[in-house]
Amino acid sequence: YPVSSKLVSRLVSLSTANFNTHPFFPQIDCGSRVNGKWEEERYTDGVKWKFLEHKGPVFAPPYEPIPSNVKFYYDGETLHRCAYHVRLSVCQGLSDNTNEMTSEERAKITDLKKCDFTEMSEYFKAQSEARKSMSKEDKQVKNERILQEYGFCIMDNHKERIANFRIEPPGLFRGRGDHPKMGMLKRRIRPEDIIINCSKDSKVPEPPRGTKWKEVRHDNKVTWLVSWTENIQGSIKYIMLNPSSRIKGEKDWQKYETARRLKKCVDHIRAQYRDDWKSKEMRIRQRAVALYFIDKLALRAGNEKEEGETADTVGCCSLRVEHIKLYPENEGQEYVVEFDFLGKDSIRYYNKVPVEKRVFKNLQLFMENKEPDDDLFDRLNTSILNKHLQELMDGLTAKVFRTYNASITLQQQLKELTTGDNIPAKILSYNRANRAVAILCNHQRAPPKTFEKSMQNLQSKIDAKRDQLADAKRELKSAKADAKVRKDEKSKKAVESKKKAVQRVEEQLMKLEVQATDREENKQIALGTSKLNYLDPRISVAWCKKWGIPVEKIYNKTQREKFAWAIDMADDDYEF
DNA sequence: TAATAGACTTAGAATGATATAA
DNA sequence: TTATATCATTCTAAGTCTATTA
Repeated sequence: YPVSSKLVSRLVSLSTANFNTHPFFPQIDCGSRVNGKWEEERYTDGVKWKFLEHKGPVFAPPYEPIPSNVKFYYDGETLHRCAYHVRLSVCQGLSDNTNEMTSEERAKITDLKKCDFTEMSEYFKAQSEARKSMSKEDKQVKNERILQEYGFCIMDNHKERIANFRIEPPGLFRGRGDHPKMGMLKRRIRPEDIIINCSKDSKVPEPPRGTKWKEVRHDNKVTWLVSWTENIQGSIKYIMLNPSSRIKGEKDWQKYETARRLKKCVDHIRAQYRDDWKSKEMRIRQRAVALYFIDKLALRAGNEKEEGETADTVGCCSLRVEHIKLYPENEGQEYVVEFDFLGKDSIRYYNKVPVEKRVFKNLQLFMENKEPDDDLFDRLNTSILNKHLQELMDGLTAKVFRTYNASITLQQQLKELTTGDNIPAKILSYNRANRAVAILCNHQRAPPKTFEKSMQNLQSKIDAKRDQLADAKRELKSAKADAKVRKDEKSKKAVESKKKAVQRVEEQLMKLEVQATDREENKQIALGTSKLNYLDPRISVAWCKKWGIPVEKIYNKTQREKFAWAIDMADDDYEF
């Protein structure tokens, strides 16, 4: 499908290339041309498609009853009624009464510590092992069949891959960080919960035998195919298309074009907010300082959140007094602000940054007479900030700064860092540039469980290679000595081949050392998120072309599919 | 104006597949 | 051939931002 979609796209010739059009994303004439104005219609009235057909979702497999010989003990006593949902309920039952235990069980089971899940845990482990050892073909064939049947849809003449066509199975809710709803039972989704979205003239997907959809609608102002309401937060979940699809790719492209427009006016915006630090109005000063943080530190906007519903995390506008500390002087630097707070996914943001004196004074002012849990920016929220940004540039919102700063940083770092005469060295340079962005955006990961061990393994490989190099050098030396004495062709040739051997081993050693450096520097940093969501892929494609690096070295298959538009568009001289 | 609903992007961890070492 | 390491894919939570409603 990606190939055919691309080919079709290329076959459509487009005469009026303007800001919103590119041969890769041609306007599709879907039949409702009015006075030859279908292009405008498509982009101004929010229509996302004219035709949409799909097979609906794949439901979670039914519960498999646990065999009765697998027992669950409470306080040493065997409880016989121990179906899957009871096990789940036990975990949440201690904090939540709306569970599925009988009142008898609820009265009895009060202490998680007295629960003995050993046998059940072992049973599940065995099950998982059994699944693993299931013959490869069986698994693949089965998956492939489901994928072929449910994994694609037709949207406006293109067969597109669906991202998440399987409904989330029931289970324990696993929130991130200190989540108040951790462990609650996420209930099973049935056909009666499902809203189907498709076009009127398409074949409506059949619900499973004996069931009905909650609703079938035909809303072409949205991109989702299926939705349902989840019971933990009461929010809506969607089935949507894969990143390789036209509808996602075009949006992605637009995102980077918006960021590039910001590049053109960012100097003006910076001058403006610096000026606003002096404003008579508190709300304007707060807005200006917050925007400075968003720009300089790539902080997220920071919407308000309902207390008690989610983990306590913040972004820029929702920072509280307790999240920053001010140091008039710190380690030889003036006006240092220390940030320490939990951001998205409860990932800690810790940073000490020197700021302009005016910012520092403003922060002192904002913090005056406040408690630690008061809002730092009490006259500001994301809606106020974004309204202001919208006035500065069409389509500008807080998150555009993250995209802009990430991409411009990659471009500038690539310029600065690209060194080395071989491909591995250049790729290390690329990874370092990528890493600079990941650090800016605070993309962290837990160090892999096997990190220490794999580092040790690599180190012993390096040691072995060093020994090998020493041997090779020794052999070269003796070959040279030999050649000096003998002075014949054969010994000269031997010297040459030993020289080559040394060179080869040196190269191998260097490669390993580069690998070790790269891995060590990457221990707690996640590169994937910025690569996938923040870095204009055309920068990377251009870099590959410029330095003769195969794009496969930077983007794997999935990523190349997602960024097909960029691979198609960018030449070696592309400038973000 | 503020709260809420809705739609869509961004996020790290878990899981699965594949490559590599033993 | 098997065990382990690495890489890719899947999963779904958690954000942002806009539209709608009160």
